[in-house]
Amino acid sequence: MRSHTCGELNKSNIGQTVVLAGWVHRRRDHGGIVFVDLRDRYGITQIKFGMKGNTEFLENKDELRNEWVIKVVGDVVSRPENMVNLKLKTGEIEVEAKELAILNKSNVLPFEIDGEKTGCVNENLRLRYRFLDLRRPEALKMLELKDKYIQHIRKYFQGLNFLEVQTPILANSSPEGARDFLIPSRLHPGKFYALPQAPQQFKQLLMVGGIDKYFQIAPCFRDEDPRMDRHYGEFYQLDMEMSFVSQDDIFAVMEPLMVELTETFSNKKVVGLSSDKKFVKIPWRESMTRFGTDKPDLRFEFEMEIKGITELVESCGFSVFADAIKNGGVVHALKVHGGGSFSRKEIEDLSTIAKSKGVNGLAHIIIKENGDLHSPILKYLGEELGKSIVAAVNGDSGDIVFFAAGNWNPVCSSLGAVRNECAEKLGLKDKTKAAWCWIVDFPMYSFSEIEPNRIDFGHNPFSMPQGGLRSLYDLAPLDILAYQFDLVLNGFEVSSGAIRNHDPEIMYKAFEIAGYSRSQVDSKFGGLIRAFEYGAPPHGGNAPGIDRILMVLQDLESIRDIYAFPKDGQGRDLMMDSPCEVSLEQLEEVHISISELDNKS
RNA sequence: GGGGGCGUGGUGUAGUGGUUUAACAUGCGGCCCUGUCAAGGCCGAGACCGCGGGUUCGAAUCCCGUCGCUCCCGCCA
Repeated sequence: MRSHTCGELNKSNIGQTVVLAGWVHRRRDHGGIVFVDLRDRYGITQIKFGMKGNTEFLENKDELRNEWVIKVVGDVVSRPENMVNLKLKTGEIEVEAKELAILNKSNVLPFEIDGEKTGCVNENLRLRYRFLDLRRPEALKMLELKDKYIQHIRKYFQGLNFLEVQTPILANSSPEGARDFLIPSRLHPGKFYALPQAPQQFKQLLMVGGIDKYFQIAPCFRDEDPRMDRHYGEFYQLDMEMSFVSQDDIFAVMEPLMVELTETFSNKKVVGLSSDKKFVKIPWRESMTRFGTDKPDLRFEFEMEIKGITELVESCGFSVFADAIKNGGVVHALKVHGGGSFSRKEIEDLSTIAKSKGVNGLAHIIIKENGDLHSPILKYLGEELGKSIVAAVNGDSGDIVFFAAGNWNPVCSSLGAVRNECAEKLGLKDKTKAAWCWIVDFPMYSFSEIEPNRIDFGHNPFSMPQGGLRSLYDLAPLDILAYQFDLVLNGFEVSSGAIRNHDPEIMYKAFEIAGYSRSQVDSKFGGLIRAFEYGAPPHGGNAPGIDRILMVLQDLESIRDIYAFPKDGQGRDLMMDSPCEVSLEQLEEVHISISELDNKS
């Protein structure tokens, strides 16, 4: 239909007769002469209508409107020297139209595709007309970028002799983790498939099957509320697993790829590598203490750091601190470099953030420019203790030091949230930096958040406990660490992985500690356990969320911008109108009846 | 489930300490124009200011309720 695209004609084509097809991007009507910018995926070419001798199609050209699809036959001619448009790849030439065919007209657009003219259009409107939204150059750029990104990842793993294997989409409901999407079975009344939250069990079974290097760009389905970095319902993981490896072997495969992706798909520089050029590894407990989170943003590692000062203030005159410690709690201090200028309102807001994470309040000391300390709690602490606290956190004039007291966990996460907010305020989230790190040594168990004092898995029940079976017997559950790790980029958790537990005996014992009987384990994970009884190799792997990584690398406001057809903030597809009701017949076929709807229309 | 923010022509915004013909840009329709490239000029249509109620002589503006959108917390082994 077309001889060329709209992005390729140049001086060397002058004199040729060409056929172009595309969308009317803009029309400039000068009466006797009409210019049309014809657009396709490859670029824009200026079409010139109405020069003398070519009048038989004038009727058509006058009715052309934005976003109509047309085909033009014409001659490539050079533009007058002073009319060259350097902004276009094709700006040295134009096509003098001889024939015009209108292939499809367009209604008046619900919003302007030409983003230069108005600001950012309401996202829901854009999503309803996503096919128009995709015509925006930024959308095209994103799709192209993502295509290259996926290719890069595939090439990397293929180069290392990994095998890409596809795993089932109709899988089983998993008892742990996020809410499942359920699929009713027609052939088996009352039974359900579930969409996989991750191919976790399948990839471990592949290891047992002898596929010692597996990867997959795998769709994962979880029915949890969306966030800016969490797309509703479905997202993609670079799922990988290897046999006969240690944690460091996995890191050695992942790190070069992450560096390549950073360098190829962002304008960021990788910062903060350890002396051997590898990503720093921070034990979970240390990360919680120093940064107040298990996904620390290390772009401002030194501007603000948290220190335990429990011993310093153990017997101080400030009862909030002293009592907290007496009750088995801790006191941590966060120094914020340059935070001395925070207003009273700002400090109050930070205190609200801290309280939302479970502490009763947020004390502070301001270090004035002349070195004087300013604080409502100084009269209880005394000048001398105040000074030694400030010294302990390397406080300098112009800084502010925040304090939280109470149980270790809320103290850590409160100051972590305050640290994050201060970094935002002080502009420390430097977009030119990519700070990668591994968080390692996650605890195998923690107290359940639902039932107090019940021991539950901290992270992933399939992880190998450090020290194996012996530590399950010898150590207190809360002291057992797992070969479990996360990958973190600029404060975002972008991957989770582990050396797996491939030994049925250790598996049963590990579950027993979390309160699961042997038969419960058999009924929930029978397939996997059975496989481990037939020569399972030691194995481990991880699964980076590739959409989230690209979002962080590209500094996007929302992970929705990464997808061609994203769900909206409430999990709907506004263009396809899903989810939607189905017919009674369809429901009966899968043996489902709707009991009642809360809000009848 | 809880908290914050927003809702004004098709689109993006202004107006929000009470008195306006509800403004601007862009888009849309018409006319003029042979060198533009975010073309330009003239004319025109288009919003009962999300919805309902209240306070007032008077409400886009203040109050209450409601709906919608959005971000955050809970949740995401």
